[in-house]
Amino acid sequence: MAEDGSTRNPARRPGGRTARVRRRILEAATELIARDGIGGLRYDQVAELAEVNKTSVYRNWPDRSALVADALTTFGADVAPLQDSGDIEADLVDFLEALAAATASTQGRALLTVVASAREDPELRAIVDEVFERRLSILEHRLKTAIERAELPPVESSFLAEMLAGPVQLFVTRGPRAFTRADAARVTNVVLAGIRATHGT
Amino acid sequence: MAEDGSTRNPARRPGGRTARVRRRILEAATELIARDGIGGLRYDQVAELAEVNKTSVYRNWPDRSALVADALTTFGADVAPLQDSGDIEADLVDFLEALAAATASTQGRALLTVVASAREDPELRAIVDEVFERRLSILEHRLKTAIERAELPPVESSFLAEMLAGPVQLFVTRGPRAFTRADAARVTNVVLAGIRATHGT
DNA sequence: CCTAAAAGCAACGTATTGTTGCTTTAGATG
DNA sequence: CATCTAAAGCAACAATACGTTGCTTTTAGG
Repeated sequence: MAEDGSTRNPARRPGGRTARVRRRILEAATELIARDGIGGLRYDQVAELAEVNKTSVYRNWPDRSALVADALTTFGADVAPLQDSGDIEADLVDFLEALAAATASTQGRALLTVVASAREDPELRAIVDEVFERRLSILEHRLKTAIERAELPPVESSFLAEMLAGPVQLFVTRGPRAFTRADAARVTNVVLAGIRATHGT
Repeated sequence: MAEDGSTRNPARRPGGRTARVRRRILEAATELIARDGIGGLRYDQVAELAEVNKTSVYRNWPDRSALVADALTTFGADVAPLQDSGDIEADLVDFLEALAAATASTQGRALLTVVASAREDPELRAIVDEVFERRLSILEHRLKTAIERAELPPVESSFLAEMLAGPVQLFVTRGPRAFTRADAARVTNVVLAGIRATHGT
């Protein structure tokens, strides 16, 4: 990997304008993916929505999949790590609320649009998997300590994750109104009660 | 609505070949929608996959939304009406199994791909809503009788539907393996136990 | 075994997509 | 604050994909 002649690095400059342009392009791309899916993503439209010349889009992302990947991951704060207040139920309610917000966000919607296409595109699949994995591991970690403290019976955490996240996701994508904290509490209540009733204690 | 002059109906013929061609086109369209979403649907590709000349596609469905609508609804047996065996739990397990199958089917996947885009297209939204409504009403009907028999505490059926269908949907779309009857039973157990524990009885 | 509805075929115009050379703008460095 | 140049904008272009049309061939229906 010999450095090429021009290693003088005269002025790489990801400052000000460039950053702004990149950011707007990624925002626009995310929004369009959320709306039209990957197949419907048009560079032209991205440029227009971003209020940027299309050349900038083409030159920065010569291939689509890179653009999609960046759009899906860049704003990826996603769901914040689950706090440990000592009360698993309260913490889960917080988590579900955050999860609902993340799912309803432009980026979250874009992600869901892409899930289907990801089935056959390994590159894409990796990206999608990563986000979901991260959400799951946040949840798993907190559940583990709850189980250790016997707040919960021992239970497969991926199963619990599905039971909690499934209704949230369905509600957010299909529901007529916004997902509220009360909704989060209701889901959490039922699932925890159900788990305790069926898995002893 | 006056009939137009040519009501002689000399020989409309939706028999043999025509039916075959229509069917293959709709199958192909469904599959492509499942993969690429609506935005990515190309008449060209539909024709190729259906092994049919693209003219046939264009002439039968001059506009996209009609094609999409037909693709999404034609094979729409979807989920069968819920049996009433007298045991609500057993019946729900059956239902979830059927729901999982419907969701995993090509048509089910196509439907999910479209949900996001349906947010801004009223025509599309109507189609999607209809399928989900139908599923929900099948469930609601059976739940009502269960509640009357005091097999279940009175509970908002749309909430229960989310609690049951959410995990199924999440599992089917994201899970690594197929959704089994045991999975259906597990979900049903937990939700019913949770409902009973939190809503009295 | 006719008749004509509907499918296939091939060629076409047009819009859209992606590319390139040049000009302009504005961070970075001293 | 002057200068330098990376990177954005612009405009004109080629390649391709999209959708259309006229004609020929197939085949269901009577």
